[in-house]
Amino acid sequence: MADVNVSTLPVSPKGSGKAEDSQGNEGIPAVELIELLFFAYRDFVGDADELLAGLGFGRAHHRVVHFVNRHPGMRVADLLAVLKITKQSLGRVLRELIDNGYIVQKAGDTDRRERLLYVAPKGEDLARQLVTLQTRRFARALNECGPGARLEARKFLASMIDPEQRAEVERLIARANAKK
Amino acid sequence: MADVNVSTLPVSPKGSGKAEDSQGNEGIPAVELIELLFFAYRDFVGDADELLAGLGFGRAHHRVVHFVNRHPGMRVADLLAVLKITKQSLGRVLRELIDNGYIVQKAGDTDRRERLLYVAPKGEDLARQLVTLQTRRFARALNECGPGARLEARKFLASMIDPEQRAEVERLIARANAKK
DNA sequence: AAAATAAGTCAATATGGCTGACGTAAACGT
DNA sequence: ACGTTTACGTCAGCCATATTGACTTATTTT
Repeated sequence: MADVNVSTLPVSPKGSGKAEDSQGNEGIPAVELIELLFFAYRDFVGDADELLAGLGFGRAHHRVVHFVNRHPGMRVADLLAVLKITKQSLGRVLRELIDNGYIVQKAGDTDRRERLLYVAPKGEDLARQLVTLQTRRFARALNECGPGARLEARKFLASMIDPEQRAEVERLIARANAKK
Repeated sequence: MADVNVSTLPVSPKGSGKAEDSQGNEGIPAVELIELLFFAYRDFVGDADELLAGLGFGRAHHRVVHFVNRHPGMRVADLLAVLKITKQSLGRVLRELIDNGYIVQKAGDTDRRERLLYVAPKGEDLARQLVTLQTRRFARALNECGPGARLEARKFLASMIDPEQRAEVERLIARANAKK
């Protein structure tokens, strides 16, 4: 059942990676981290992909449902800024979610041009299922890593974000977490 | 210049996330980690995307060049297994890389049906540039996290991989690291 | 000689991005 | 009050990357 028959793969050549290996690396070359992040992320999104495929949805739908659930009443423009995609790309996905009863829109109170986005019960349920799946993976992984790993992981992940955008992301998260 | 005007986003509703918050979480709800991983990965691949776009390549080309560079002489079937895409999907990307002189093929010694894959100098150079970019991001992030973070990050990332596939990935990495 | 394997290819399809151009409604500014 | 800007939506077309299924060629295995 092995996906990769490692035994048939050749080993690396000549002196690649030498210069880096004996520095303040704790013996872990960056290329390992790069590859682990690649595989980790693939499995991470894979959890959700299966569930979504059963509904005829893709990752784009996932992201929309997730962020609308986290920020009920957000404007379309905010969603575009968070996802960093174009209005046209969002359009199709959003319409599918609305047509199928996962997301609802409501005109803004003070500015009636705005279409504020909310999850319908169906959408809230989907968002919850998706978060549960991915929470499970984090829980298992962090449990394996021992105490303190959660805080370490949080710091690490935040540090991987572009410095110029990190504050923005932190504010986004803080705002979503703020219970009324 | 802000991408997201956070000040306009509404806060979260009612009692979401309550149950989880006061457990062995170190005060960090999983949904934060989920979002941070999303943003971190986006920036992580974004580094490479820019460089690749200038060459008319995409992420698919990146993955091929990376793994062929790490495992010179690997077979097409091995590459398919690592990337978990179909032969047809790989086909176009591989042909473009070969046509443009980034990858070369050589018939296998013992089995001449096999087309062993190698990076040409151009491909090795590209792979090196890409690894350098992403290494820089890891170095910056881990430096911010303090001593020991590299080892912690390695453990964490490996733990995020599906348990059934982790050994396989570790073997893949070990084999690539093995200097001849 | 027949079957299995490694690789490549053709055709059709889906998803999820993109740009450019427009349209409509509502708010804002002078 | 009029003109401009903003928020959103949509049409049309394009591109990159993935999919499935069917088939060919060369080579190895049985």
